Amino acid sequence: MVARDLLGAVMISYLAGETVAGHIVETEAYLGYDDPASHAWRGRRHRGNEGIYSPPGSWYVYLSYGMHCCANLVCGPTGLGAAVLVRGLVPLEGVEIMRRRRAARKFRHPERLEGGPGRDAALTDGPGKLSQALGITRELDRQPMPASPVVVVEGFGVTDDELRITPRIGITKAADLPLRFLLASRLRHRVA
DNA sequence: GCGCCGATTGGCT
DNA sequence: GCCAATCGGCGCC
Repeated sequence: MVARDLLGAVMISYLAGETVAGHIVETEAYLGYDDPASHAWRGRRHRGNEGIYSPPGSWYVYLSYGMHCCANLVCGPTGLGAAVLVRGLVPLEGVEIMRRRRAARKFRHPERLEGGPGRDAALTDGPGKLSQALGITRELDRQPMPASPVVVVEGFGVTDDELRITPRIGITKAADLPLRFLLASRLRHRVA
């Protein structure tokens, strides 16, 4: 199960000439063709979702709610449309850079910076937020991960003990399937 | 062509 | 806890 394997891994971005990294602590699996919640449901195709059909190991980055980018790793056989959404990181390196990038796009009160003592996790605790902190845009869509400016490398091991599996959140279709994976040791406010 | 909705986030009641 | 921001896709006329 790839979504589970990504937990504890380190996601590193070299975008815009700056290095930022974080531990992956939350993922969700989208199964592709047979999954009503997947962008690849029943083989749907349009300009925005072509990336989900790229070869396993490619990035699929889509625009959410017209303003946020969300990063997925394609993981199934080519053409199936299976992918794992990275929903949460814990910042590891480049916190100052993440803070600057996040502040840059806060529309009303950009002066309210995230980060600071015990607040760094707020920089990357959602799929849109972590994409912003890492500098991820649709440019990354369809790129093979290992050769791209954003890579995932082995991190710490995850024991069954700290693994939590819950239904996916923020969706309406197939919302009952237990396909959300997270680390109990890094629980944040959203956790059900 | 038109209106509604979403794998989100931030701000304010 | 509710709602606006913002836009591409989709259903329907």
